[in-house]
Formats: sequence, structure tokens, C-alpha cells
Amino acid sequence: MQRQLTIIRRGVAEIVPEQSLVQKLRRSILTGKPLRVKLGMDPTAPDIHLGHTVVLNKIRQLQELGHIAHLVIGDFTGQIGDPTDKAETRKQLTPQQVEENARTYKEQVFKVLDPEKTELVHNSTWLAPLRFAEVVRLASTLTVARMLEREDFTKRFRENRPIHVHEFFYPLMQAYDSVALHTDIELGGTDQKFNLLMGRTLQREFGQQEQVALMMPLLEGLDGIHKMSKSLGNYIGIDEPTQQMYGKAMSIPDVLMPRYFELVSQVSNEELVAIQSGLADGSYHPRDAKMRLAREVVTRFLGEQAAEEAEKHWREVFQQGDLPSDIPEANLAAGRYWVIRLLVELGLAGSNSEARRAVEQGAVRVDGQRVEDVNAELDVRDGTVVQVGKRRFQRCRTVGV
RNA sequence: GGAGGGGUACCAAAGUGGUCAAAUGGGGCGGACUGUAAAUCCGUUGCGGAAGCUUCGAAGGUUCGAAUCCUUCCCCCUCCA
Repeated sequence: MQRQLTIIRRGVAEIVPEQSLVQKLRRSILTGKPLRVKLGMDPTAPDIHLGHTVVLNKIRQLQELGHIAHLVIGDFTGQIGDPTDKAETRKQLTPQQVEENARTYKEQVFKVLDPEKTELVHNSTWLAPLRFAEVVRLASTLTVARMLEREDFTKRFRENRPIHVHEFFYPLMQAYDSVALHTDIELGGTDQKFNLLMGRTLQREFGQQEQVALMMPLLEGLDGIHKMSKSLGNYIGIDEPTQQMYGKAMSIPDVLMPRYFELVSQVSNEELVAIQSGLADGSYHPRDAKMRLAREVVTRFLGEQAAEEAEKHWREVFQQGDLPSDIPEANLAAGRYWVIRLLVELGLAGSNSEARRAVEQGAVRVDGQRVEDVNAELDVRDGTVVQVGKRRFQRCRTVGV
């Protein structure tokens, strides 16, 4: 049991109440019955990113300890939208959209979870048939004041932004999921605290044993400040193109390395300690740590070969400043081109003005030669490579045009 | 139903008749530097090869001149009930 606790505790932000977790584990070990672990997935945004995997990793660990996971597809709640941390009311999705998103979710989620020990359930199964009287009973368990304790609601209220009544039902529905599933442990980010605790309240109301709320920290995104989220664009999706995924991993701020290793990487606890102390005393270069992490992440989601390619590309282009081995090609008639036109033609600039700026700023190279004159006219041959900045390239193909 | 506040560029937010293509911050892009696409510093950020053109919720109007004034419309928020 001590072993289980050590594993479970890694990277966790908060366990409420911890004592209850200990009891549940003990009971599980004695009876040989696995604990029922729940994770709700709101199918509004179908793409899973590294931030989501923090919680998924934890579930995976629990699965490896023998416990069983219920993955709740919030097909019903998804039509409401969790107001958590949202500045505005989310738009409600149609059932078709929810189904579509849920499908994508499933595919991605099993890159982390063990399908053998995962049960997929839809919460419309038990939420849709509820009668109004039952809904009222749920609603009667909490007060408006209590609801407004939630920071996001308070904030919106204070800032005169709208809060719709149906949004109040979100926590209740999520909590009711726990009742329906007899959940022992519910996982979520720290921002889910209110919802997770609501599950305890409702389970008590229904005479069940209360679940343990296990909260994971919110992973900071590429900007190093805000939590990783799709809407902020500071995320690494687990379905991204190889080089992009590797590159994004390399652009994580140095200071976040210890955290990423703790929450994202699967290195053993011993290695984790070694890495973190190495980073702390400077004996381990943050870049090397980052390359290791980037490689691990790409390997995990896209395979080892992809990871190798990505690393090679990285070394060529950014460490040695060489041309990458795979430059996108564009067909073009041979001849003389005005630089600006050439850039726009190749899609390396969105407008003439933008292209001119790039040249003025010394960002443009043609066959390795920096072009500084905005009025330059250039000969384009087959194979001419045009580069803007450090990472945008186009090779011209004049054959067959 | 009544009273009030507001809609400015990718986002936030100044600007209330000319000096506004529109301050400032964030973001983006670029440069320098660093064996990192990190950090830091600097530059740049409507379109246009130039003259110039089009932008401040929408449409009209006043004026030599409007993001700024007037009219109508659309959208958002708050308070009272």
C-alpha cells in the first residue's frame, strides 16, 4: 500500500481527503476489488494536448496499480459547457458535434490509457432520463451563495459578465455522474476542485460513500505563464506533425523543465530526482533536458522513428544553421523575380507590405545569400531555396512549368 | 416594463473635431546574442514597388476636415421591477 501511495502522490496537487484515500486503498487491497476511478471529459474541444495528459498519466498509473477507470464522455454536459475558467458562457453543442468530438477523443485518449482497464460511458445514459422533480432535488442540495464561491462565477459576477442559470447545473451534473458510477476517486485539474467536491456532497445526499478528489496541477503552456489550453494557443497537441511537436517542446521555457519532467515525462521517480537536482545545480544543461523531454514526448505519441527524425531536423536547422533536409517545394516559372513578389508568390509572406518588412529586417535569404535590397531582382533557377527567418523555407521547382 | 453603461486594430485598452494608420501593454513576426524555437536586448506589426488608398459595431448626415458631433439600426452589459 505504501508503494501505491508513493506512486499516486507523485506530482499531485491535492488529495481531499487524503485519509479517505488510504482507507479506500486498504479496503481495495484486502478485498481484492479495484477502486473505481472517474475522469470526465468534456467533448467541446476534441483535441487532447499535453496538459490533458497530466491527468491521464495519473489515471494510467492507477490502472497499472490494478484500478479501473471510468471515462465519462460528457455528451450530455457537453451540450451545456463547463463554465470553469471561461470568461464567457460556452456555446452549446449539437448532439452530432458532441459525438464527433467524442470519437476523436477516444482515439487520442488510448495513447495514454490502458483500454483493458477503461470503461467508456456517456453521461447522457443517466442524465437524460432524469425527471424534473429529480433535477430539483439535485439543485436543492446547494445554495446560490455556495455556487458563487466558485472563483470564476465570482469573477464574472463582479465584472458584470453574464452567468446563465443553466451553467449552475454543470457542477451538479458532473457530481451526479459520480453518484451514478459509485466513484471512489475522481480526478481532475485543480480548477475542478469545486466540481469534484460537489460529487462528495451529492454522494452523501444519496447515501453513498464519498469519493476522494484527486487534483493534478495545471500544466503551464509554452508561454510559461498561462495554463496550457487550446484557446490560448500555447499547447502541444498529441496529434501534431512531428517537427512541430518537437519544436514546440523545445520552446518550453527553461524554468519549466523540472515541472514538465514531473508531470509529463514517464521517467521513474529516481531519475526524476536526478534530473531535477542536476537542473538545479547547473550540472545538467536545460537544453539537454529539453531535448530529452522533446524526444520522449514525440516518441510516445508519434513513435521512435519520428522522434529521431525530428531531433535530426532540429540539429541541422537550429544547432548548425543548415538547411533542413526536407524543404517544401513550390512550382514556379523560371525567370527574374522582384524579391517581394517572389516571397508572396511562394507563400512566405502574406502581403507585399509584410514581404517588404521581412527584407528590411534582414530575414530573407536566397540560396543562403541575405537579400537586403527591397528592389532586388533575382534569377530563379530550378532548386533555388528561399528562406524567411530561421524556420520558413521554400525550394523553387521550375521543371514542368 | 423602467433607468443607465458600452461596442476602437489579433487581444486588452487609450483617444471625444484637424498634429490619428490611431498612444500603451500583451501576442505575433524579425534581428542580435546563447551549442535551445528558453532567457535577455532591439526592431517591426492595415494595404500598396510609388503616388496614394481603405480602417475605429452598421448605414446615413453635419463639416473645408470625423474614431471623435447628429440620426437611425444592430449587438453586449448593469441596476430597479
